[in-house]
Amino acid sequence: MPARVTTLKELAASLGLSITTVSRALAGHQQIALKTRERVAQAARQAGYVPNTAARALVSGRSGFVGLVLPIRGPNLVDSFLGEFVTGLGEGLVSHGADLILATAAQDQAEIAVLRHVVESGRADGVVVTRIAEVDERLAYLRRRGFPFVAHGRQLDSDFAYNWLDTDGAHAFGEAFDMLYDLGHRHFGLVTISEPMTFRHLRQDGLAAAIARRGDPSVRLDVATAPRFDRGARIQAVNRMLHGPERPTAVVALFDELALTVMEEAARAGLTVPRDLSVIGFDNVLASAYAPPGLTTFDASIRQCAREIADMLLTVIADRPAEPLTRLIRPTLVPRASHGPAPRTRN
Amino acid sequence: MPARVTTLKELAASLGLSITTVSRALAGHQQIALKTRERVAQAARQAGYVPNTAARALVSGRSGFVGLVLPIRGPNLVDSFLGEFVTGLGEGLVSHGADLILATAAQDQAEIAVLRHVVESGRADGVVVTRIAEVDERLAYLRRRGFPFVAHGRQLDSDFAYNWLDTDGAHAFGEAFDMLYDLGHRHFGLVTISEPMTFRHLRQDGLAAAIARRGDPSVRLDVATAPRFDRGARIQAVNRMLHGPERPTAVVALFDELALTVMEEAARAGLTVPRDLSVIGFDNVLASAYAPPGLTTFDASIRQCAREIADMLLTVIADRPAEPLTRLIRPTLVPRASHGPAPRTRN
DNA sequence: GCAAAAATTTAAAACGTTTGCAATTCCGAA
DNA sequence: TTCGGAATTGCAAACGTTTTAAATTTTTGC
Repeated sequence: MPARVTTLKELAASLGLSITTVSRALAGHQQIALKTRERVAQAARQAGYVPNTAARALVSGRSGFVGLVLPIRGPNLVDSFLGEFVTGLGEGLVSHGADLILATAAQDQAEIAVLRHVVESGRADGVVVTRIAEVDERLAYLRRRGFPFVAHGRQLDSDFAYNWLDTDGAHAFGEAFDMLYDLGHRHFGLVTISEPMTFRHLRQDGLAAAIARRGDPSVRLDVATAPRFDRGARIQAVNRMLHGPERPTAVVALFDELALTVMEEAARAGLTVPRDLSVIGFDNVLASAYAPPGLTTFDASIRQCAREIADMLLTVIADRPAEPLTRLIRPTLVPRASHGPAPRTRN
Repeated sequence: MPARVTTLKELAASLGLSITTVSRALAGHQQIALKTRERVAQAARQAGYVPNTAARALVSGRSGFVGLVLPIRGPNLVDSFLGEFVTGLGEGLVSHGADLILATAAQDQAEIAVLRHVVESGRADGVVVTRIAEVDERLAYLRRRGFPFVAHGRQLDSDFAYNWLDTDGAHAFGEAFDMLYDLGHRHFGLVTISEPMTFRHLRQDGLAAAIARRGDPSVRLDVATAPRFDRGARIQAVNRMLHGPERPTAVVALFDELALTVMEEAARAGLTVPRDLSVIGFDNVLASAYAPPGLTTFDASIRQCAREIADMLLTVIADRPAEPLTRLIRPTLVPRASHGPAPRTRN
């Protein structure tokens, strides 16, 4: 391996040129003679020259990084999409030569403090924020700072515009209802969470809208609510729904983990899915394919979304478009075996 | 919100001090009067001053980042532990004020090229490398460069020492064998992959060693091998094993995805797990809890391992210890319902 | 063959921080 | 007061790059 040249100064010296010329040649400036540019490029390649990131960032004011504050959910709980999400981001960034910074909040530290630090230390040229709450202080902060960002998800009734990409949960839940209605179901259950997340709101609205659209007064909807991360409470809520005086014939869950709980509790109660009960989830987590009889759900193609988010963010960083960029992605139905015709007789 | 001060110069000016003094005061140097230090700290906090990362990195030669080259497996395949792994790394790094850089290899780009770039551009002070092959050029490169790194996994018969943390797969597979043997099993199956990964080697060795240790000549072991990512070939290999003249009563799979395939194919063949066939996996992926009847497997607590890897790496970066750091982590058995006593009669 | 224009190259400043060394201030002792 | 030394503060260089403005070389037109 040839001796590595670490700085522009060394490279320039070895070529008998000035630092300026070498810098410009590597950047491909037209004003440098083509012959020189080629000579420099060749020498740089051969010497294994790689420009120093810090120096470049210092003078240009751009770090070439995009930031993501790691969403940590709990000591034993990791965001199930994190892997797909960062992979998608990485894929989207790499074609533009950008890299991803993952900043983590310490235990006692608020996520927004980490975000602040990332933004204000110049570590990143832009950030992506995930898991948007109905009213999210992070978005307000970023907007105030005028810092480039793209949100994965939306605020509710935002009083300002911003760049976002979201999954069309409302449409999916409407689609789920329509499918189940056409299979004869009239008594529905909805398993949801108590936290104020926008996606909860939108999905529920989508379901309600579909019901209203149908205009059938015989349609009935029961709702079971539990805190997002409280497994015990969730099981209780599901069981209240399954063992009420009249049981829904079809249950729609806000996301797969809730749907899997429904299937487990249904099995425990001696119910057969989908003969006695149809269940539909949302997210298409790995387990939904393996949990018997196979959960019908929606796939939001997180990786692809993340790739688009990366593209959007790089556009925002480079062009600062006047109009905010927004994308609504329609999730695809993954039909498996947990849904079917409504049972003939109520028990 | 008060006007934000972005540079040391501004902060110094507002205090009527020199840049030097302010810099030293913030760094907590004793030579600066205590009163001054407090005054500066107070002003910095109030003004929301955050030092510029690039400038600091340039002068100190340290970026404060740790690098990870994103392991991308394929267009639709994401390393299932990636989320846990980066979360653990983040947790380990945050207490030392370090952040994580995720660099991604473009489609046609070798992972080592990305690694090179990360190392040589000064983006990171150290890197962690995962999925170590039996002979891994990345380790050789990093060693040649004298660049701080910690490997998650080991080379086979390495001719140099380095820092690593690995899961004790050999021990786990021995434990699995002993447990199954004590349940009466004598005819074993091993489902494995054809790729030269160290973990394959070690786990197989652990199994073989346990068999030898037992010294029972009636023990028999069938091996089914398929390429790691070829689902079709995997299913074929499993079926050959299940439909051979004599079928094993217990199957140990190199990792959960293989074990789940075994369970699926066993169900398809009308076999009941664990009555007719015991199955044990490795990894404890989410689906292993949901796949009926629940897969007995081993948990390597990836997140905790990643946290330790972060600690190790930070130690290596700071202290450059003469002796390499190594940690062997024993995975814990997660007993579920896919293993049981050997069937009385062979069919 | 010469001046002007075009093409190419370079010197020097700047980015925001840390740090070796020098300068200043402060204090008590003479 | 004045001096010495300790305590405190500040100047200026350095890190490796990009960029403005200027200098140099080459080419062109007559």
